[in-house]
Amino acid sequence: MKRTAPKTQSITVSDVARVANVSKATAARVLGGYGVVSDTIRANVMAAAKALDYRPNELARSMTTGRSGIIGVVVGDIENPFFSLAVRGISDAARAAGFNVILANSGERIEAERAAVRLLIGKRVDGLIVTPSESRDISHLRDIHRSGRPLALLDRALPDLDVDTVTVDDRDIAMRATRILVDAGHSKIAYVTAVDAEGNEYRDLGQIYTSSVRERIDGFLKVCRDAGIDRPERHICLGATSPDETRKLADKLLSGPDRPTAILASDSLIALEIFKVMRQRGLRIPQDISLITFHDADWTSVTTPPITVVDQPVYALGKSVAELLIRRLKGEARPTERLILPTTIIERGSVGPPAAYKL
Amino acid sequence: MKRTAPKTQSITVSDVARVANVSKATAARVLGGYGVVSDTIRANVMAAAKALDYRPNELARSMTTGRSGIIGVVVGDIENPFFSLAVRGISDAARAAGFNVILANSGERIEAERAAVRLLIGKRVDGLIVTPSESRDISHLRDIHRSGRPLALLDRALPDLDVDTVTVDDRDIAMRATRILVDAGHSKIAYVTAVDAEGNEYRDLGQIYTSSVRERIDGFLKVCRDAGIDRPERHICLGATSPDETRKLADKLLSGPDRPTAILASDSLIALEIFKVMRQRGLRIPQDISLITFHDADWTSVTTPPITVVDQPVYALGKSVAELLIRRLKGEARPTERLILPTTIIERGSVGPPAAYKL
DNA sequence: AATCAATAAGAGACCGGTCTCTTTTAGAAG
DNA sequence: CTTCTAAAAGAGACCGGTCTCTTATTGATT
Repeated sequence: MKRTAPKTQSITVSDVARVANVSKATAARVLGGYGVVSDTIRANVMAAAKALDYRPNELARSMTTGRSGIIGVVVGDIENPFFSLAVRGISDAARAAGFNVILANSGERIEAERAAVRLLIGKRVDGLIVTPSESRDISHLRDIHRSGRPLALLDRALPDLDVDTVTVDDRDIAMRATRILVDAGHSKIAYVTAVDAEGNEYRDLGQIYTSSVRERIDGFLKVCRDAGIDRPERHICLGATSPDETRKLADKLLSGPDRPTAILASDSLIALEIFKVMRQRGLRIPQDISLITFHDADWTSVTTPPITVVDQPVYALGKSVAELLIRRLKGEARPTERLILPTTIIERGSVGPPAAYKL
Repeated sequence: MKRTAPKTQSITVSDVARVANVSKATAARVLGGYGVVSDTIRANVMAAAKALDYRPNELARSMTTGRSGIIGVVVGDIENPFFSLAVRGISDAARAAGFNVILANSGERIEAERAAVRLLIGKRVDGLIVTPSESRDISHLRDIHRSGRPLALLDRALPDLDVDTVTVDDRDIAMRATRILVDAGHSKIAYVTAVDAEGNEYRDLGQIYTSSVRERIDGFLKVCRDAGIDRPERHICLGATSPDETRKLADKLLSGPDRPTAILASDSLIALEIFKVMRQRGLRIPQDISLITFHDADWTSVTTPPITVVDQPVYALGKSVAELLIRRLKGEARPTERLILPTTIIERGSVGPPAAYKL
């Protein structure tokens, strides 16, 4: 098939107007569904539009109206089921309200996040939903606000930024999860998270710039200390940024003589790799080691034994934040809201007393 | 509805031009990075832009250039890990080439797919990637071509449509999977798929409008018949469209006296529900029943026993189709390509001889 | 029949860029 | 010191819609 020489000149309102024998303005009124037009003229224009197979150019429309009908979403890692599910919630809410979603991945890198935000603003999205990867540098997020577009935060709060936010109580839920392990008798509990820092070495909370992670670690440490555990921060592992890294980390973690008797994993991707390493090393759950993970991923309910999980309302998280944003897009003026959705723990079979207890 | 007063009047090239004391055209040349400008003027304009915090309006830019830098993707079901992974492949390829992705979900419903395509064309995406949910009515896909935008198909081929396509050999791989079961001695093999039809009753291939599914069923039946299995189509189950439906279906399937001794599941979501029902009913894998599923999902490698899977190169599927599309977007003129990526089967522990064999 | 308001249709500016065409400027050649 | 040419800057049309403002038409009122 040869390239059709005429570059498929698309049909415009003017074309329709000419065929329908009316002015451009009138045709636009019919086609755009605004203003007042008589029934007969409307019918004529519609007929002409159908005959010509007219398709509105949403770009031109957005340009004059100033709104695009698009919500920009910047998310940490699309591959993570946590985010897929949240995005699903966002998409559903958006669609229900007649909005579309354009998705960008930050890979949890601040420069990528920054670039994504700039791009989406350039595309003139009506509003943005972001899971900020860092709380240090949020100038690009302030820019959004300055550009007149509403912003809403998902999963991670920024105290300094007064915008709609939907999160869970990470500190509280981490405390509850840790307490389950402590109550089972564990005193060597490892916390494994994706956040990276120089040398994967945890020093203090100040070096953790992701709010949810910081809160979780805070809660984890609090419960450990309350239980009289000595220097629990020794068992915090940073840098589980990819399956490969996680595997290495888990291997090191589970090989030493000082091996933890329980592990709390910060997301299901991390837990999955840890689980595989445990099995590969012949460690029995929960006899030899206990495991709890954040996120009720598919696989956690079909292993033997099934895994105890922190079941965040991920879909609802996405849905709520989108709804909040959309209400603002529709012009609703109200003080910013900080929603904290309730979270439960699903106790399954991956927690038991530490091996030493049985001696 | 009242028009909100222009709040944040955004900075335009004209504003920059005025401050830099040059013409709009010159400022545009600098800011748009085209044409020829002297170094001193360029510096002036850049300084003015920086001072005013100028951000280009991509919408206006797209409008005149005719290209938006966006690839539209219409996918069957975002929640399905198969598609998430494919979308990830698409996104990565797109980003590498400087394109963005706007994602729409068809829910495998033809009207939704049609609406999504119309919307994306309206947004003037540069090209589209679609997983067509039906081969019956593809007029909307022809429309894409007519609108002058390239289209590429993912995972499902349409013989009637001469466009770039990336798939796997579904018939062949279904045959290989079925043969594994047949070779193990099975003669009552069920095939469970999401495709819906009136009454969930399979009659003949003509009623299956999703090409990949049709090919798989075709291959499945061929191997069954070659093995002398009587009326294998009796064991084809349609309508596993949601976890709930799948559970019901699986319950019925596994309760009858004519219970199959092996199941081939069309995707990992279906297999997961079947697995749960099996376990709940106390059926041991592979002693009591064998299971193979399409898609090497997370969970399939951590169950006891792990599940034998058809490992489609999902990420590569997405990446390749995006690359094909992008090459065309960059103006490369060549005959349409129909890529068929090689697929393997990962044999794990979920296939054994049928229970009857052991008596 | 004349006046007036309400309604329907038309004319044209505008959004914020790109891009073609024209004018000005500067440097090289004669 | 012209003359010519190439480079640099300016002017303004254009993309395809929306929207304001103006004009024409209609029916109701007195």
